[in-house]
Amino acid sequence: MFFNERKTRILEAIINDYIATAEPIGSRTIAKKYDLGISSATIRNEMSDLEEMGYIVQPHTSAGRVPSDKGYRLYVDKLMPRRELTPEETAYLHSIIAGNISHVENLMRETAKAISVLTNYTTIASEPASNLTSIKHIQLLPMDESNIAIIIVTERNAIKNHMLPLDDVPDYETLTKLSFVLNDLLESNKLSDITKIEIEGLYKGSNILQKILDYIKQIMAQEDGVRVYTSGVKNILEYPEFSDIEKAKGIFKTFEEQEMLITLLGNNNENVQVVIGSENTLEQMKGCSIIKANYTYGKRDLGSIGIIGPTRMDYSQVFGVLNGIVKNINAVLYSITKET
Amino acid sequence: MFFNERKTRILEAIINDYIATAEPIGSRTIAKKYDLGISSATIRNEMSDLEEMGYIVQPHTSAGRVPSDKGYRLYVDKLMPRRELTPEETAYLHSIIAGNISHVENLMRETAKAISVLTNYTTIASEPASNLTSIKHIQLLPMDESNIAIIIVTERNAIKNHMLPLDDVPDYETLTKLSFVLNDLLESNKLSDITKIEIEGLYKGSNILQKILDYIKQIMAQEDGVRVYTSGVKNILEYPEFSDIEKAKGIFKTFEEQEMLITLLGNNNENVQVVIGSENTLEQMKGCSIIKANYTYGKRDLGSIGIIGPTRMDYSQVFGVLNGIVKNINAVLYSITKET
DNA sequence: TTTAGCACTCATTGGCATCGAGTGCTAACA
DNA sequence: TGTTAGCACTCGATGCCAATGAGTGCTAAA
Repeated sequence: MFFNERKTRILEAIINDYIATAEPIGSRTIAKKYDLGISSATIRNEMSDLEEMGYIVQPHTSAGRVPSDKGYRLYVDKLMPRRELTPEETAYLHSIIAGNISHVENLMRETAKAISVLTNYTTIASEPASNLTSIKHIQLLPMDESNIAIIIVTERNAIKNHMLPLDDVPDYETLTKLSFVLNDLLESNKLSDITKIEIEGLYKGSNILQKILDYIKQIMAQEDGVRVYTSGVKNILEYPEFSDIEKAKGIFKTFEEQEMLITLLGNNNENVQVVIGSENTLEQMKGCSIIKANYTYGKRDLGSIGIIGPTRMDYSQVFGVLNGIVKNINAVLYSITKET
Repeated sequence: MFFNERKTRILEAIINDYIATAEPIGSRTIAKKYDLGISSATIRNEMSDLEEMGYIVQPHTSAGRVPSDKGYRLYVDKLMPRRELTPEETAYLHSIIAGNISHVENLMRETAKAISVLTNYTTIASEPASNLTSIKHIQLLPMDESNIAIIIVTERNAIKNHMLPLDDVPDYETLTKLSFVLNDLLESNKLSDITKIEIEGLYKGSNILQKILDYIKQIMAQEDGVRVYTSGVKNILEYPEFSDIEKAKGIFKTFEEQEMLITLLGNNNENVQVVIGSENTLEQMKGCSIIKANYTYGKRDLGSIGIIGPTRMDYSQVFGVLNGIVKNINAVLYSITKET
């Protein structure tokens, strides 16, 4: 039993049909709908082989066949047409990116939203791991009579802001001077190495700097959390595989837990990556597939984006969209930067 | 036909039972479960009256009764027990607030999450309308070789950050000087009044300031959008009233649209406010109730919080939780500020 | 090797009887 | 005059059964 051209055609037919209809597909249907020049009986024999080889399965004796995860894997790796973005899709994404270039958070959020609209699946997007040990810049600002703001720019150009309550808030000029001191410290040392003694020497008599440094260290310790956004969560309910409320609940629960999403998005390499059904490590996601990629602008890490749907998802379309974005974003951002 | 004590008791029994079970409740059940000292036949008569008065309805002839929106309204306004927070709840909320005091966005997000956990309903929370026309402070920071960051602090102490691509990025010291100029302008004028001529005079030879001002104006024009967070969306699926996928879809769709959520949260006054079922203006929300309130810290507007559930929600509990938060947050925040 | 034919499987559908929770009404009772 | 027991009636829910039909595997002929 070997994998001939005819088997490939039949497997393709089954997968395409199943992606479109979510119904098990039988030999007669294939014979009628796809002009393969063979009878349903022959197709039956081939399907029997395909099942034995593990590419398709039968939900029950008297039903048609459904692709297995192994079948999808073959499809994704070998059979699936590699789509390019249509001009409309490109234009749409371009406009989204252009409208949000000034704000990375919005850019990620809106891109995710756009992908959900284009694909009708759920999109999750993460900020880059902020890793606050690599602080590039600190700025202090007065807020009100009892609070200052601490703005932190990381090496990866993420901007974080925090509030620190102080009994006695210095004015803007003083805070600016303090910011200079902090930034000087940053350039000469890793912030985590700075000892209390050094600070006393630098700015003696004041314990404000000390307080601020303690606070920043505290923030650094706490926050290596990455924020994850979801978009198009409602689309899940469009697919019959989740019409069972219990299954839907499992998915929704996962979508509300940051750590889960980070796990889902994790471990990306350069290219677009496809995780199919049972290949997922998370138990409740074994009925889903994820297509994900890192998202960069030049050397700058913008985060990761993943598109989640039922295993029966339109891999070709989604792969095309995500691949298009990853490949084109640099060009798009570059051209916009030059226009202005 | 008048509204006697007995009718009140029966209505209470129906509402309590229905909140707990989501099943229509009949006269015999009331007679058995609640010791009102009257027979089911008498209860039947009273129920017939209550129905005529519009406080309860009958889904179909041979079913028990279910509270109407009017019934819930009476319950919320007059009958419902006013719960205080339990010590455990207070402690839990206290810990959430304490852990996120430095960052308003996180504070709102985590408080919303905590409420969802406590109540098992969905919580939505909005930032205060930022209204960028009231800028209190502007700070420019260098980011990389082709971008600067513009940090804006509004009168209400919200912090916004945006990126501006520039061909030629000034260094930190120059940007600090520019920030001083901008803040001087802010103090003397409304930013929107500043004309090009004035700027030329202030900082002649450079068009960077011009670019920045244009950009800020552009941001001001765009962004009066308020961000809204949702939490506990999955809880919706716990309630049988949304086991119909189509209904659930409608709700989920609403939760993904910022404008809808803003509408839902809008028009709050000082106190905790309850909107019941058909009182909602949004068509798809007429099967839900919302309990909402503004959320302030001293004079500072932190945003709004709303809790959404089926009309058959536990008003007493939710009202208690939200009321507790609104009343206590100042005390909690104050005590924490003093501790540090 | 392919295909026509046939017996067999089994989820789905619709019809039907049954069940039971609940009602409204009436008549008797306190 | 208000309360209650009793009874006929309604109607959604449940369970059962037969019919349906899409699909299969196997066999034998082309």
